[in-house]
Amino acid sequence: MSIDNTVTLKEVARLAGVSTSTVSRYLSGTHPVSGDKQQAIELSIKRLNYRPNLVARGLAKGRTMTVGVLTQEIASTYFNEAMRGVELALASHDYETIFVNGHWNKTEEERRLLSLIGRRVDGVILLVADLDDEALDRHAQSVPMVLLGGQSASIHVHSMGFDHVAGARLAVQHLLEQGHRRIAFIRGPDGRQDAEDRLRGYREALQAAGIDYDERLVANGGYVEGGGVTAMNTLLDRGLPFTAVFAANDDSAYGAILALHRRGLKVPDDISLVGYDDLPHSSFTVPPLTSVRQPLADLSREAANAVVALIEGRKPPRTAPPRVELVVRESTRAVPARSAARR
Amino acid sequence: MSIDNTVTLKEVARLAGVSTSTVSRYLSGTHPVSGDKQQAIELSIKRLNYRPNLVARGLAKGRTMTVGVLTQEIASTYFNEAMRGVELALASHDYETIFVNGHWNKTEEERRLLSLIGRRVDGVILLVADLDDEALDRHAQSVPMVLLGGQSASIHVHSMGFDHVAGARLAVQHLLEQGHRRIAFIRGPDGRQDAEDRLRGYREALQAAGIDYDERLVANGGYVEGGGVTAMNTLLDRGLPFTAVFAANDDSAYGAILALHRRGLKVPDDISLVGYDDLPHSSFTVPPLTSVRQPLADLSREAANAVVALIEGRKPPRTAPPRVELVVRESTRAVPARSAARR
DNA sequence: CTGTTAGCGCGTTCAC
DNA sequence: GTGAACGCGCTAACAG
Repeated sequence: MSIDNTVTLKEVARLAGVSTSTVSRYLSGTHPVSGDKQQAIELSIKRLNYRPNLVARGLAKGRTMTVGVLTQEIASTYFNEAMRGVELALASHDYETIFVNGHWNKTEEERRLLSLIGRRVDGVILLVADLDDEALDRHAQSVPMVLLGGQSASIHVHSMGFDHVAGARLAVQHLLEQGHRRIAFIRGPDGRQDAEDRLRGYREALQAAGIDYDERLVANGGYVEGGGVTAMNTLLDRGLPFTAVFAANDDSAYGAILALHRRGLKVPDDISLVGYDDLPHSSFTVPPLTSVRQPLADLSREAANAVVALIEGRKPPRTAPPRVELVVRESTRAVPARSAARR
Repeated sequence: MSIDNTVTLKEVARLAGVSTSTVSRYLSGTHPVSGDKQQAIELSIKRLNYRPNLVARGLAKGRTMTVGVLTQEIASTYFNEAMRGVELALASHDYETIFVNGHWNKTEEERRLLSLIGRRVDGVILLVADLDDEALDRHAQSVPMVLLGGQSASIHVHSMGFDHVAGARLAVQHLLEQGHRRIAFIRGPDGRQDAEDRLRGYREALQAAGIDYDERLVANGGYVEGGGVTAMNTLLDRGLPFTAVFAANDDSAYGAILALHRRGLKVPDDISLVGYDDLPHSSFTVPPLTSVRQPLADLSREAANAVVALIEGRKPPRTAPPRVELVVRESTRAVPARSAARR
């Protein structure tokens, strides 16, 4: 059952009665080829059903015309938009895209990165790296590398960070404008930079409004739905009043909605809720979720252009800092007269 | 900025004072190498920070030790479980996995498949192919191929279909057992085999219960959330009474919940709802969604084992047909005394 | 325009 | 055990 369908350039050339170089030149279009030979070659290719061996080509050219994208959880809607954007932009530069999983695991991530490098991809795009700066810097010396959604100190990696602090501030300000003063926060995992940034934005917005930070109003949702449930319950159990909740990402916000529902509390009638990331599903929750949106489509396109620039030896243009925005839907409303969250 | 970090086997050999063959043998472990040379080689590799060129190795060996996985929408939670399962099982066989997108588009899908083949992956796993049998058959002659979630007539492709008919029957039977008789159906896209199968299961279950099929109780949700909203509205607008809805997939079920909510109808108090696929999120909807679950983890493991078998020239074991199951959560309940869906 | 000659980096005979 | 030589399939530099 092993397949041996290996038609090579040489066979195509022989059938067409020309040399391999001529076929090669015809294929790449780098040099003109006489009309009659073109026809012969074309015919020969068709008859043999020839497909160039990209591995051999890669070896010979030293370039593979593919860039590797390292994501954390490949099947997560979080990066949906980003992955599409990258793939599309890369295709317009004639680069192919292959995806690999990091699984939020340093070891695994480095292994996959090394694999991409060993595979001689021409460039690498990291979608939110878990690796430390030292490792990034080391590997960035082996391959053009851009980091999307992070900030590396290494001068070798072109990083395009998101402004999570500003985004979080936006969310909290919205709540503040609605008259909320007691705003709880469901934070993301410890140690993750973006999680810390979003916490900081929360605190800054509070402070700017003259509200003291109260850590009893903060619980960890770990960025996942189950964590959102737990965090919401924790918050409620602590018995402190609050009229609004800011969840550090949409997934934990979904969990929060469910937890609230189980307690007979309604969003937004009893509690206002804001998420972060604006996942596609957030338009369809009950009620549709107000969320902070990052312009991932734009950013990923820029990331793609940046790797291509790096690959071609140019320096990627410094991009304007992405402007996050708040998508207001139906999970927030002005603070009710009688506060409902005393539990 | 172009990188030239190319340490080759030859340089490692020279530094170690041995021949390239010896280094190669040491690396592959195919032949014994004397102790002192081992050390020298090891040291040399470390000092030079050598990484084998997988492209060259692939050319020389004729195998790349990687299998390509073609999914439709890489960033969809639908295949989350399947992708993880495949990746894991493949890794245990020392194969790497690379993912590419088909985007539910025949042309794009074929292009990516050809790319994988050109890249000389050792095998290919198709996660629900959109391609027709003829194309599948043609390409399966170029590379070992297994199709997960579909049924190909080609003898060259090892296909592992899902039993959507049985799954749909399960869902409807559950509703029937709860006393529902007027059961609406939000179907999937026209022409997709799995969508037709699920429709058939719906009809069969109805028929077995002696209930006439009424096409006015069926609307197309296109497998997407927005479609679920529309379909639910259509159903409601038609004015026919029904007490339960079976949505052909979870995404459209999510949309249905929202549409119901907008009309002031509650799940499951007014309308019972069953989904299909059991996406991770279905545990966290309001209310948590009863859904049909396919054992994707098991299936994907088997798919991985099957490609490996094909690659190694063995014939993959015939696997027992996967048993779908119903995960009962909180979106269904016994039919209420007063039917609420007269709108 | 086109054929010939060299590699790309590595694995694998084949002799020793 | 180990080195030399050859080849994987293709591109590129060199002469026509």
